[in-house]
Amino acid sequence: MPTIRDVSKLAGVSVATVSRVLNRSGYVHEETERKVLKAIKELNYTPNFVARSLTNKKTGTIGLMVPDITNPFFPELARAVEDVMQQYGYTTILGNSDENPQKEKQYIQLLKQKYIDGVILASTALTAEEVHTFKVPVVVLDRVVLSDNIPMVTSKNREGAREATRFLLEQGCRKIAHLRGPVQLRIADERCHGYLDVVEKLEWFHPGLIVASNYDMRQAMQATLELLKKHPDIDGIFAGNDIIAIGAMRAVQMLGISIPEEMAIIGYDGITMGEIVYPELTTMAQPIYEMGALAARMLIKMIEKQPLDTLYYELDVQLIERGTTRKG
Amino acid sequence: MPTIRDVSKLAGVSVATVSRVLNRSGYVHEETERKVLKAIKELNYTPNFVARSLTNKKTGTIGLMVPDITNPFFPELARAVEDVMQQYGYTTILGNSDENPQKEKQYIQLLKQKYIDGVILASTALTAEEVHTFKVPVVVLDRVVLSDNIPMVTSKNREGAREATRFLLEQGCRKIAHLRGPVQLRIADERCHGYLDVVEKLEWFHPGLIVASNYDMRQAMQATLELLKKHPDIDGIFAGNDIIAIGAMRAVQMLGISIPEEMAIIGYDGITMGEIVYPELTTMAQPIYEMGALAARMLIKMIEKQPLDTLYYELDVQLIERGTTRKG
DNA sequence: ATAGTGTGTGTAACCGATTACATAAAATAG
DNA sequence: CTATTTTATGTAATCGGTTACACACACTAT
Repeated sequence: MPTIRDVSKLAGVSVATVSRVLNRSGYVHEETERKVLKAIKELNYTPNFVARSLTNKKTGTIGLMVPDITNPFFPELARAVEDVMQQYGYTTILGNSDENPQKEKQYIQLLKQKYIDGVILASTALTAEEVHTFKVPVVVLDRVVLSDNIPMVTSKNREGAREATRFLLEQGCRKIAHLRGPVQLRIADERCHGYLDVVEKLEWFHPGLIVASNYDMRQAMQATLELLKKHPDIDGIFAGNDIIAIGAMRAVQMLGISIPEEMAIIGYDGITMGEIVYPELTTMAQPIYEMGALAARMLIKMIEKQPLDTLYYELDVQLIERGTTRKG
Repeated sequence: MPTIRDVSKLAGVSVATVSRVLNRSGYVHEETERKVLKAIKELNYTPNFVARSLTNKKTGTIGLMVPDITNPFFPELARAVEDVMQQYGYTTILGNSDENPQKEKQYIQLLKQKYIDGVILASTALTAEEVHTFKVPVVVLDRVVLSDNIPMVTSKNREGAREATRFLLEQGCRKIAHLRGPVQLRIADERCHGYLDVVEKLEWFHPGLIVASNYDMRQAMQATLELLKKHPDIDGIFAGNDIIAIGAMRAVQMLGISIPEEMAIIGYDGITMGEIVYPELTTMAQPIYEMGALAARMLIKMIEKQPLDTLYYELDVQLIERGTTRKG
């Protein structure tokens, strides 16, 4: 691999001049530039990013932390992030945290040693203070961290949850349960609040209609079976996400209850899997790709010290009516 | 961020000694080591990987190239690779190639400039020569490159395809079609060959029973509709992968043909989505996680210049009988 | 004619590590 | 007791870039 010194020798100039040509910085005579470019081409020279990073303190690499890329929500997000990053010449390091704060912190520590330029956290059990100690640009994605100055991209979780619940009511549901996501998760709380906003005051409501589950199909299935044993008169389920919704569908179908005639189900997220099940899953779709792309663009701005016009983005969600709820 | 010089000053030794302590290389007096370790702790020093990489020519970073992380086969593979890499202290850069050789080459060029230690290609339209020009350790995963010395991990595609086809015959299928994967893909060819091995000599066989489709559900659906219009007497479908199989299921169900009574379907890969559809998809499962993990371990060995005991791994596949084929 | 500005280029320090080489003290051998 | 080996440490070059600073020359302004 040729170095900048090889180029400078061949072109008969100093390394500084070559560097100037490379970075279009400072003055370079047109003819000199031609000579340098010729030498570069001749040697098939490409600058060494590592050496560059050492002075720059920039590596053109960012970290993307997800709980588990295997969870169908995250591939699309990752794809969006990677697409944007690639477009801007950045490279994306993927990390699975399993929601383990310890693992997450270690990972970010490692990335910092590698001079990562920034991090997108689509997974966090971390507190705001912990995030601040990273001293690296961070954007939090699809999570909420209790803090006033960590940039964030989410969707209108509470509002979406309200809409979803209201939709079930409009469908004629008389008793709607909520299979919420894990208790430690803020967005699961938000969605739960949205549900409560709508049903709390209704005479049939009862806190026992809210059950927590992990974002895992089998567990959601189990939770649904138990829920329906206790409350057989439930005729609508708002699930905290699509995975849970699919688990619920399974349980409901196992019990011989027909969807959507006897039981309406609505999910949240809008992952592709919802189109694979039968009946197809009605869901409150988040603009997943858009969220990832937006977070990526924000991070790049932060890295390049451009001002952010908005610190928090709450994107709109959209109801997608499919087979697990009745028409109009 | 403190540097090695800060540490050396505080400990009252030279940077060389600190480096020796850090790397456990050369001689260091026990007491000196204690002083150094104390200084390191006191300053909360962590070595700068970029600087290290500049001399080492090792970054502890590898590239993982997939066609599209959004395709449900790849997250599990990526997870396996990342798990192993993390375990060994490596970091994984994710790249989506969209099967575009141009994009792929550019990406790898970029990664080389960043002193990547190795690459796992789970996506390649590249030729062996092109791969060789990378001059970086490469392991090819779930792909076949025409060459004798590029390490590779796949499953027994041809054999698995034979088994899958035979299984449909045993189920009593009288006319089995094959919805194969894209024509430029070697593994799709392999699976097609396996199918042919079994059915070629049978009186009902006809080349028109083989139809190519992309690994895309909608397209597979379309292809299936057309196929069944031409050959309404097909009663078994061997799909080139699970996505295609699911697309086929959709088409078949749309036509009001019952699965598995009137039509048996078997997929290939064993992705989680197969358990989500109804009926659940019978499939020839590849040990996806194991393949990813194995490829990762191979790459690490190559990077660390340990000898590989085997250059090519062809892992066993396993028939998973579920609802899209009849019992026994 | 002199000062001041803009253009063009080179020298060498620097980023933060690793390591070849030199040197010296301590331990062991003969 | 000297010769050799082992242990212990430091100095400075190196990896491959960037960039502050110095210097020289060509213009323009006074």
